[in-house]
Amino acid sequence: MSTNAKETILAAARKTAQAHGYGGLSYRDLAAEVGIKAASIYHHFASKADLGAAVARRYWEDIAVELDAMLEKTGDPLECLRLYPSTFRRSLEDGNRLCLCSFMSAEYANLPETVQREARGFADVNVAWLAKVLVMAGAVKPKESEARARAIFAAVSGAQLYARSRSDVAQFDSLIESYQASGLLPA
Amino acid sequence: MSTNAKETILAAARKTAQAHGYGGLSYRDLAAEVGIKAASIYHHFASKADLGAAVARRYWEDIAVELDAMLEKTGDPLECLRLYPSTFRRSLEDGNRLCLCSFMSAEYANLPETVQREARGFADVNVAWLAKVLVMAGAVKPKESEARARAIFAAVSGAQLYARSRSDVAQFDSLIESYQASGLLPA
DNA sequence: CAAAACCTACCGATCGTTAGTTAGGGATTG
DNA sequence: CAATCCCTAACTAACGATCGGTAGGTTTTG
Repeated sequence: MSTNAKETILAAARKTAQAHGYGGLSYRDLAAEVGIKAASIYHHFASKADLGAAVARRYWEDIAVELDAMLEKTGDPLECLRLYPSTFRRSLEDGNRLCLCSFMSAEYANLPETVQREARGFADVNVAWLAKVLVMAGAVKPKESEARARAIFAAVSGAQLYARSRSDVAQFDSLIESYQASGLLPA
Repeated sequence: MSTNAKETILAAARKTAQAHGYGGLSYRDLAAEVGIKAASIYHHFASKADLGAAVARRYWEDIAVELDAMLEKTGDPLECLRLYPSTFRRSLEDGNRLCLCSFMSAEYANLPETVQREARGFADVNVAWLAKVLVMAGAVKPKESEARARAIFAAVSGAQLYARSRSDVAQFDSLIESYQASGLLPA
């Protein structure tokens, strides 16, 4: 666990934070999961704020790569918009977990500034990608793409939050269908 | 502070929980705010779980009254649908606070069962009212009213969450407008 | 006077964090 | 070649603070 210990910690912290939030991150629990002692985490991250910021940053870096890969692979912006909610769906399937950004938005007032910034970064990445894809798909006028992108992101986040409180992925699917039926998402 | 101490505690706990969540509720801080000592809270609530459940229950009881009053006062279902997001807006204006139900949905995995149930109650009240008003307004077919009501509730919750992470109520307004423009909410 | 409301003084657990130490591998140097 | 040095990555042990909660006494009040 020497060379990739930092990565192991990051991954474990992300999973925990998606289930219990930044406040639910415990050095002792996290260390136990990784197989080291709590104090050893300080060798890799100077503070909990640093760890939280690193987790959030990696989170939006990963989604940025994933979204761009989706667009390149399908080459179809409309198909991308149909697939977009599936990344949120996967979190729910994986232990009823939440988008890290949503959890941190809820916890916003409890977060160190550096963590707040990285949490916002996730939303920014999603909105920018959605706006681009919406324009490519010709779904909205370019001038309205940013606003529509934000609306889609916020609505999908809300759907995930609602489904989580029911521990029921089917509720998420149903909400996405309603978004499509009402015209918020292209059908 | 004798006869209404319980109510004072409930109100203070609600405000704190909307800003810092159930996990952010501290008996010591709460007591200090109310003007008594931490141990004295146990005279009114047997445990933190009981307090949390009482806060959440009162929360959806209050919104149920408020929504029905709105409908009775305006007598106009379409106007009600236009006004609906304003209750969420008010939380943001009041110290960038979140809907208690949204915060608890995020914290869901950390909550005692009794608190989870009451948190769900808030969503149920909102969805039931929205479904009723949507039908009255003739905005959707009765069969689709529940699904659409859930979609609106989830989307508005998500909008509040997004706006909170920007500490910017204008973002909330903009999102609601996008919901209206796209057809999710009646224009 | 009795009940309700509140108090002081704790308990054990957990929190993030710090100090100081150890084991081992790679590089430097006599 | 061998001894020395330094670095990484982990460790043990504890710190002060805070947490929810409890026991039992005191004050306020109908």
